[in-house]
Amino acid sequence: MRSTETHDALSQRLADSGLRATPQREVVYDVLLKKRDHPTADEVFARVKTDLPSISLATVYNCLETLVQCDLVRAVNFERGPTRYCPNLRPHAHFHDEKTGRTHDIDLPPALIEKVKSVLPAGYDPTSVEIIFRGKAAKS
Amino acid sequence: MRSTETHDALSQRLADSGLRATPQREVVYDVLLKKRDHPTADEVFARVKTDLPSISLATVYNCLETLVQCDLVRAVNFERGPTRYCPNLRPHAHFHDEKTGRTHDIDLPPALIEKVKSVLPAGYDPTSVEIIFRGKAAKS
DNA sequence: CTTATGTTTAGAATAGTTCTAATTCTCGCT
DNA sequence: AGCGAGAATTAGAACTATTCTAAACATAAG
Repeated sequence: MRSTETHDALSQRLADSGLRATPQREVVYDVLLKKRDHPTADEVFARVKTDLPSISLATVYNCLETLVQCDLVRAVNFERGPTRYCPNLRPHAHFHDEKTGRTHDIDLPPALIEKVKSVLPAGYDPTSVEIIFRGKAAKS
Repeated sequence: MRSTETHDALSQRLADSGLRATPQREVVYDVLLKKRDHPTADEVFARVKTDLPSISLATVYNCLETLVQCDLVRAVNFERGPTRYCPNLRPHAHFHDEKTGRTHDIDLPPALIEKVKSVLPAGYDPTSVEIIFRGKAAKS
């Protein structure tokens, strides 16, 4: 099920940071890649358990945090809801459907990101821009 | 200290929603207007207590929620940190300074907001767009 | 005045996450 | 193969921000 490329990407990134590729980290990452519906830590926990029934929730949190640190995964927050995780590495915004609660990725052209950054007064030096839409999404 | 206009704006908005202008709500709103540094509920609680020493934290949460419902105040969230409150009603983004932890308002021209919305595929109908910058802000 | 409704309050409860300290694993060395 | 050091995992306790609960209080309308 797991492709060699993504598996290698994972161990590569981990190695770059002096970390090990453990079964827990691999399965957590696979789960995110397999169903890209912005799951919460609890949801990841539930999915990972089918492969690794003895994993603990703390480990899921640890693995997710590690993947975020390695820039393989993005953490997304809406209001005060639980953090959601997203393996999409392309620059993108999130559309939060208020009816269904689902989150959709919206690709952002580099030119738009530049345009948005250009509203900043002199002296502001952004390392990241996050854009969140809320409303009613296409049925998709 | 409190201007009659903002006081009236408050009671007007509350009345529109069938709510009452209580001392607690007035003081909470005044506190937000007086120091616009995006305080947390705890910070608002501390400030309000100098005027109203017997107010409870639950009431501060209630009042803040009421003000948000009446569109007099915006709630802002960064990652998993505590919600911050902002009485700036103009369309604006937030710049979160990672060094100082401070939040700066960045006015957004309507044309930019439109431009950003225009990246949405057909069928997406946004009721709001939120933009958050992170990085190093001007000393200001 | 009295009633109905809105509001405040203290404290308990909750959700999501992080911490702690003990255990287990794995790599590099012999 | 065996051993020690550091890395990773684990269960459960602890923590933080927030919401809930139920009782007390205030107030506008009749």
